[in-house]
Parts: sequence; structure tokens; C-alpha cells
Amino acid sequence: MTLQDILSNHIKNGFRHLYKSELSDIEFQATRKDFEGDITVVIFPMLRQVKMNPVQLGESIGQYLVEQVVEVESFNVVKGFLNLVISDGYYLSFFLNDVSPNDLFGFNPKVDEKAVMVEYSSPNTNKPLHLGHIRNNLLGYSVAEILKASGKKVYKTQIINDRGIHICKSMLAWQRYGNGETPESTGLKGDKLVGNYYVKFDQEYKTQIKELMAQGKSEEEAKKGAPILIEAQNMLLAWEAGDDDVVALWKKMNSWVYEGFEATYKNLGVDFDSYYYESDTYLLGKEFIAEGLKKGVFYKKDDGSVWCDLTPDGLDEKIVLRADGTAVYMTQDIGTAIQRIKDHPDIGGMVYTVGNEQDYHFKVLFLILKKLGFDWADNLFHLSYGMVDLPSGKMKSREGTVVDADDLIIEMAETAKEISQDLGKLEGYTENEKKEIYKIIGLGALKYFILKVDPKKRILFDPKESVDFQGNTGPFIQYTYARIQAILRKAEAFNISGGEQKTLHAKEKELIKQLQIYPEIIQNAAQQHSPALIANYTYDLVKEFNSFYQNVSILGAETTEEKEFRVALSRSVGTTIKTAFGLLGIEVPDRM
RNA sequence: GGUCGCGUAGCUCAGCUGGAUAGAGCAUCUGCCUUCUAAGCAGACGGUCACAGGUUCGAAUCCUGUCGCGAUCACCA
Repeated sequence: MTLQDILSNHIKNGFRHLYKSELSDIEFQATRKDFEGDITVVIFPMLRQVKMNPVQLGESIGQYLVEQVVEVESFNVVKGFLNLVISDGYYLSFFLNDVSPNDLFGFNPKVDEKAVMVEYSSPNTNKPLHLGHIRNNLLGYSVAEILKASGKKVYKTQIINDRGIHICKSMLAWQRYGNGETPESTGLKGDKLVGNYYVKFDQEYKTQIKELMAQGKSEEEAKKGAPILIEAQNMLLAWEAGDDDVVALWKKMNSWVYEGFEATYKNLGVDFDSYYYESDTYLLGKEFIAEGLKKGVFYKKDDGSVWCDLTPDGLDEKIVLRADGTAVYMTQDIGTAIQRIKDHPDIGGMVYTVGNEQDYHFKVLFLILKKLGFDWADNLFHLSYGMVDLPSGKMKSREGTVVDADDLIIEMAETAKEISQDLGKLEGYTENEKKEIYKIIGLGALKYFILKVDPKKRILFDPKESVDFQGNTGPFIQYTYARIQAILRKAEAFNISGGEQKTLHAKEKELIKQLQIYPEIIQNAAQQHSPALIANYTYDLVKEFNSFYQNVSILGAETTEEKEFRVALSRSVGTTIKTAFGLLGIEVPDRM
């Protein structure tokens, strides 16, 4: 039972007689720093049922609580706010009993029997991953970890768009200009190699269009009639017909890409429990269209195409099957969702990490699945995020204005290296150790930079100014962690003798309060699918820690009790940073 | 044009289900390294929370409208 529950019960019991009708919940909030006190009871809402002056009511409740509850030391009333001063002993014992001994403080130990599947990344196989994918990957991975911490079983997955005309373009260009190049022969990552041929195709396509236009064709004719495009289209037909050579080439080039992707994922520190491929799933879903037709969820038009009428829900009519009986995007997504539940019967909900340009698609998808009557359809969530824009505008792969994921990771580590060398730290470490630390810091900066902002908002990313290493940043928090580790290394073995009576400094109390809300933050973050909540929480915690312990010696405390307490508090802040950053997928170095 | 999202300090962003005098970082200025890591700490400066109405004890937060930016309105995925 939390202190708030205790207070709430006391207020309800003690003042029942004043209430005319049902007792409403008592509203608590943390006391603002400029007022004296720790917990504030907001009196205003109670006035609806109790006819009284708010200050008088506050006074009498405050008086009552001081008498009844040991933890409440004193109170003051400002307007309709009853500020309660809570005893040090309460926070001290909370810290000593709950936080300090528990390395996974804040994590929910209970696990729901229903699992959640989180989909993210979901790349095309014709080009390397870029900055947009990084935001997607970080969000998806982080939300998955946060859900785990909140007590959910989680499956991480992705759907890989491995079929279609775009792959054929790369394949064709490679066949024609590739001279048998492989990742091994060129030393290029597989996804880069394939991506290069995609660009090559586009160049060739453009020159052919020009030629055709020079021969007097209209732009539209030229675009449709370019021989290389027609060849690519033929290749797609051959692929769909199962042509051995085409399929073999397709498999070969895709495998290169997957190897390249895996390397990037590994560098980024994200992983997956399973993979779905569109080449496997694009035929799925049709049977459920038939079933939906029977149930009357869908209807058939004269030309044979199947539609879902969503106008009663304020949306449009949506096609779910073409007149020729082939599947569209929506068909496929319906099928994939159902397939996933079949593969993992314990799934109770799914999270789709996809950019906000697909908001409408997912709105429709979820609605259709609901209409089809699946019970899990109520627990589908589109983790929608804004684009990552460059100062020059949108990223366009064809125009070469993309920020490549691998390059960016390397650059971030480079910047971390420069800064670190300027500061002259890390002397006496081997090159490998240093390299490892630079990478952790560089990635920490990048990940925190992206995750600290609300997913819904667009991010403006300036590659020149890059990412900060000071202030509300990953490295600042990592730095505090490293400093704490230095303290712990120096501290001789310490033990906390429980129940110690000690006067808490105001800042220490704040720190403990800040730690106290960590479990709640995780729950909120899980509910709202928001890593930003965790990021900003961690920053607040670290700020609070620094603002006291930057000026106050930890190891130089006068009494041993005081020293033990400070060390234990530092250690707890350290582990909290570590677990919170773990939820963001950010590593934390022992020194930097 | 319809629908959805966003608009908070010069810049980048917090602000939980409405609560007290609006919160950080960067940038600019002032102090602090002989003591556990100065990627730090303390302080100054900086705001009509896009605008206008409404709801109420109380609005950056909820509702309506206007403006600005973005996305989307394909038998593409």
C-alpha cells in the first residue's frame, strides 16, 4: 500500500460525515519545489461535495493527518492546496528497503499470460537502411523493451518487403552491369552493393527516357516505354511464374541484403525474434476475404472486386481484393496479422512501428480486423512516428540525400572520439577498449537524441551540427553513470545497515522521490508506447543527482553512516540509469 | 477541398488523466577544477504557450473556429 493510499483512506474515513454524496477520489500531486512539503492534496475537487471554505477544509484535513498518520510531520495550506511534509524516515526506509537492494527496481516482476508482438524496421530489400529506419528501429526496439519491463511477454518481429518491381530493378541492373560482383569480391556490404545497382537502374532508366523523348515521344510514353523498365516488369512476371533462374538470382541477392541488414542491426543493437517475408505472406488473407464476404463484412462489386464499406465509421470504401482476384496491400496485412496469431496463439495484441504517412492504412486495417470479429483486434496499436527531415528537406534515396545508417553510426563514434581526446580522458586504455567506448558514447548520443522526442513529432536532423554531447543528451547521462562507477570503485566495501536514522538533505529527499516514481514511469511509458517518457525521466534523475553530489563529497562524508548512505544512493541512481537506458537500447560505459 | 497530426524562449525539446509564479538544454553573459571524472555545478538573460472564442473555482492541457507547417486522400507497398 502506498503512502497515498494510506492518506486517502484516512481522509475518507475521517471526513466521511462531511460528504453529501459518494466519496470521490482524493487528488494528490507532488509538491512544487517553491513550496514547503512533499505531497500535496488538492482540495478544490472536494468542494463539490463539501460546502466549505477550501482553506478551512485544508487546515482541518491537515490537522487530522498529522494526528493520525505518523509519516505526516506537518502541513501548510496555500489557497486550495494542502501541502504535507513527510518524515525523512519514510523516504529513508523506502529507499533502504525497496530501491537499494533491488537491482531491477521499477520492473514489473509479474508477467501477463497474453503476449504482445511488436513489429518494426520492415525494410525494402533494394536499398540500405537510412536515418528513417534508425528512428523506426530505435522506437520499435525500445517500446518492446519497455513493454517487457512493464510485465508483458513480447515478440519482436518485422515484415520484409522482399518482392516486387523494386527488387527486379536491382536484379536487372546487376545482371547487366554487375560482371558477377559479389560482396566478397568488392568488399562492400551486401545491402550497399544491391543498393548501388538500384541506383544504376534508375540512372539507366532516366537516360533511356531522355533518348525516347529526343525521338519525339511524350514524357509519359517514354516513362512507360523505356526498354529497361519493360524488362524489369517481365522479370517480375517471371519471378511470379517461378522461373528458376530469376528465383535463384532473387534468393542470392536478397541473402546479400539480409547479411548487410544484420550487420547494421547488430551495430544498432536491435534484434528480432522472428521474421516475416512478403513473398510468403502476399497470398495470405484471401480466404478471410471470402469468409468476410459470407459474414457480410465485405461486398462484391459488379466487376468482381471486393470492398469494405467503412462510410458508417466515417471512412471511405476500401478495396480488399482486385477484380482479378489478386491481393492488395490491405489483403496481405489482414492475412499477415492472422498468420501471426496462428504462429503465436498467446498473442493478445500487436504494435506496428510504421511512419505516420500510413496512419490511414492502419486505421482501416484495425477496423476491418475488428469487423471480422477477432478478439485481439481491440489491442492493436499503430506506433506512428514523424519523418526525419534534413535541413535540405526530405530524404530521397534517388537524389542521394539520404543519411546512411552505417555511415551515421561511424560518424557518431568519430565525433565521440574527438571530444573524448580533447578532454584527455581514457588515457591508459588499449585502442580496442577506447574504440568500444567511443562507439557506446556515439550511439548513446544518437539514440537519445532521437528517442527523447515525442514519436509523433517530426525530427529535423542536421548532419553538420550533428548531435549534442552536452546538456540533455545521452552522453551527459552516460557520463554521470561513469562518474558513479568511479565512486563505487573507490569506495571500500560498504554495507547498509537497515533502519538507519539520518537527516535527509532536501536534495536527497528529492532524489529518493524521483526514484520512487520510476515504476510508475515505466507503466506509463508502456501504456503510451513512449520511450521519450523514460528518456526525460532519466535526465531529471541525473540532474537531481548532479546538482547535489557535484558540490557535496560522497566518499568524504563525515560519518560512516552518512558515507554508506551516499554510496548506496549513488549506486541506486547508477543502476536506475543503467536499467532505464537499457529500455532505450543505450549502453552505459564504466568510464568515459 | 476532405481527413489526420503538429504549432511552448533566438534554436532543440519537456510539461502525466485540467491545478499554485511556465521547465530544461543549446546559444549569450558571470562565478566554480589542489578534494570521488568540469561531457559537470551554481547563477543571469530570455515567454501574449500560433490566434480568437467557449467550458469552470482554475486551461499550454479539454471543446469550437481561424491561420501556419506536414502527412494522406491508388485495384503501389
